[in-house]
This record gives sequence, C-alpha cells and structure tokens, in this order.
Amino acid sequence: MPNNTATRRPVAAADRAQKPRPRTAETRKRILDAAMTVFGTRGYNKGSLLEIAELAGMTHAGVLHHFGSKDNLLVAVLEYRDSDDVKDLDGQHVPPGSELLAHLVETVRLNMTRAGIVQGYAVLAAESVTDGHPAADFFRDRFDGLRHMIMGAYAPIAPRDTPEARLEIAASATIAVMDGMQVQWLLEPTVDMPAAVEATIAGLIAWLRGATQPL
Amino acid sequence: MPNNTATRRPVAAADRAQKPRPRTAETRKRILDAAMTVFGTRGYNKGSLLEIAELAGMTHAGVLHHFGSKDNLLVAVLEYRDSDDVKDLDGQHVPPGSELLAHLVETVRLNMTRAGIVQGYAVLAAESVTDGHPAADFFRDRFDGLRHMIMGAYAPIAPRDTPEARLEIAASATIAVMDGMQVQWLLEPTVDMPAAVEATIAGLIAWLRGATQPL
DNA sequence: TCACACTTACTGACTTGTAAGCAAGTAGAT
DNA sequence: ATCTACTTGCTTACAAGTCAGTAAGTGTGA
Repeated sequence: MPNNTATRRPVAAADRAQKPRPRTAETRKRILDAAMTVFGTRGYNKGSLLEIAELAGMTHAGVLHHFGSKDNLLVAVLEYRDSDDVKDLDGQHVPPGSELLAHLVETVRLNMTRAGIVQGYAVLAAESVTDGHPAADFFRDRFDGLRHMIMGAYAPIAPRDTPEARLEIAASATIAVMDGMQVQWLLEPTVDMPAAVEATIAGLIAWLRGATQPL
Repeated sequence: MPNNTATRRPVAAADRAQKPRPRTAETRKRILDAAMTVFGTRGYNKGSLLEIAELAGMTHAGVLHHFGSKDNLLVAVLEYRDSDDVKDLDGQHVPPGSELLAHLVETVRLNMTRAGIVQGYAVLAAESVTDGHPAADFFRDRFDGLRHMIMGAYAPIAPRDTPEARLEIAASATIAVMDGMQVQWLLEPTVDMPAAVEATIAGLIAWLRGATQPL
C-alpha cells in the first residue's frame, strides 16, 4: 500500500538488513510453506494473513514482521519455491538438450504426488493476469525463461534451418499443455495428465519436422 | 426456474419466479456484462459487487435484488456467456465432425479481439479449483462437455480401432493448449497463440495416426 | 392496488497494516 | 562469568477500510 523503499528503517523490519538470529531462517520457511498452502487452496486474494499465521503458529502481525506486506510475502513464496535447494529436494537437476523433454513428462508424473503445489502454481499463474497483481512480473519472467529453455531442447531435434519463431511456437505450446492439463486434472483427477503432455510433445516434434498435414 | 415455497417470499427476490417487467431482462444483461468485466479484470474474490453495480448503473443492493448473492451472480454470468444467443453474436454455430478442429483455431484467433472475455474464463477456470469455489461444478461440466465434443472431432480422422482413452488424451491436450496459451498470451501478447494451437492439433492428429516417435 | 425494481441505511464480519511494548537472545565490557 | 545495552522476534491492541448481505421504505408501471 504505502510506498516502502525504506529511506529509514524504523518502519520495516521486513527486509532483513540486520543480523537475524539462527532460528529465524527456520521460522521464515515455516511461514513460506504455510503461505504456499493457503495461497494454493484459497488463491492469493481470498487467502488471508490470519490463516497463514495460524498455520505457521504465530499471529498475523508476526508474519508481517518478517515480510512487511502480503504482496512481499507472495513474491517471496514464489521465489522460495523456485530456489535451488527446494528443486533438489523435489527432483534432480534439469538435464541439458533434448533430454529435457522426457524430463518434463517425468516432472508431470511427479507433480501428481503433490497436488498442493500444483494448485498453487496453477491458481496464482492465472490470477497473475488480473489488474495490478503482484505476481505478474514473476510469471512473465518465468514463462520467458521456460520458453527459452524448452526452445533449446527442441532445437537439436528440429531441422537445422528451423526458424526461431517456429521453435518458440512449439515451446509455448508445450508449456501451455502442462499448465492447462493441471487445471483439468485438479478438477477431474481421472484425466491422464502425463499421457496428454507426452502425446503433445511427440506431436510437436513431428510438426517441427514437417511430418504433419495442414488442417 | 423452480418455484420456491410459494406461500411467502420474504427472503429472496433473486430467483425471478414472479412476473418480471419488460425492461428487467435488459437490466439483468447489463449487470451480467458488468460482472463479467469485473470478475475478468479482478478475479472473483477481489471483484466486488460495488464495482459491478457502478458499472451497471445501480447500487450493489440492486444487484443483489436480482441475483440474491455473489455466488449466484457468478454462476449466472458463466451460464449467460455460454448461452446460444450470445454464441451467435460471437461467431457461427459449432460445426460438426472434424471441421470443429479448424473452427477451434479460428475461435482462438477471434478471441484475440476480446481479451476481456478470455481473461474472465482463464482467471475463473483456474480460481475454480480452490476450496469451495462456486464455479467448480460449472467448469467441471464444461471441460467434460468440451472433451466429448472434441473427441467426436478426432474420431473420424483417427484410425478406426482407436480406443476411447486415446481420443480422450488428444481432446484433453487440445483444450489444455488453448487454456494454457491464453494465460501466456495475456501476460505476453507477442506469443503466437493461434499458431501454437494449430501446431498442437496437427501434431496430435499425427500422434493419433501413430506417425510419431516415442520420446 | 399491488407487485416489482429498486434505494438508503445499516450491520457485522474480515481485511491489511501500524504502533507500542515486552521478553529473550546476543554482544561487548568488565 | 556476569552485568549492561541493544537488537530481534514476536505479541496485543488498534486503526481504517472493504466486503456481502439484510431490512425497510419509496415510487412506478401494469
């Protein structure tokens, strides 16, 4: 709400410029996990600091002590979930080149065991397109990064003279199926999410190679 | 509409069981259009009845007079947007068989001229997976209907012995690309939404025909 | 005349965020 | 090793606002 960008620091202890105590990092993690759960199950707008705080075992003012504002907390949650230490817990390192494509399908399969996180991303990504949403920049950057990564995976198996724009179309479509399938799967868990992603990728490879017919 | 307890009507004038005046239908439409705009740009939870009412030229109590509750209004909006008279304004009737697939790409292209409605569906569909969301049933049914419709479009061009499950995978994936691309496009309008959908459909046809290689 | 389409006024629940204070941990000096 | 001074990590209390929904009343058209 008010412009922070703290010129003074009587106001915000949110940006931990000072010397945090040893157990503070733990507490922050507890809050971030609680926030992901609440934002995931309720959405950002309906999810309240009160509920997050209770889940983390504090008052809502305690949460604000650490993160300053609800907006800041959301961004922190998203960045925390993307950070490397968590990624290593979740799976392995991202493989280079075209192996990435098989890895994507494997990730989709893994995601079926953690509906909460999937729900968080699906809900927040779509919510981020609403006016003035604090996570808009995060997801714009995220899609951009993913697109380039996946373009790099399609490049070595596409014809050598394939234009960038064509690779980008395939990459965008790949991300889109994964995101779109998540919403369908969350509403109706019987749909075969990994099979749909795998079929789409296989089809897009054929398309890149010119092995498909126009509609 | 089912007549509720006909003896008294102290509580809800929301279900128009009585005799509405001629201009009432117009007013309701104005409210529904306003609601779609507001829910689309702000999301359901952040979008307020006050804002909808102002856009429709009333007080928020007036809106509640017509729809009873915010939940009811959301469901009414979604059903209104899906109703035939609106569809005919938006485009043509849905073609049968495999022509539907080309029609889908055309719809995607058309959707680029009405970002507001696209945003509404994208945001609300994802939001609907959150706990106790009033639109969950609507979107579950909608996805189910779309899936069967698109399965019917793939069936005539797939090999005759293609199992239903395989058609369903292709249909789910098709819907998923469209939905997923909408979010990417809303965040970054330079992505080629129709091309991605077209490529995916072409690829899925190849996949259904067994013309693709396993990953 | 009387139901319908509203408006005004209000309630109570929730919201994020702020202010101030307190207890415990930490650092430094002795 | 202990006392002191300061910081950190909270809490309680409060402020200010927004929200959906209700109740009651008004005017108007059928």
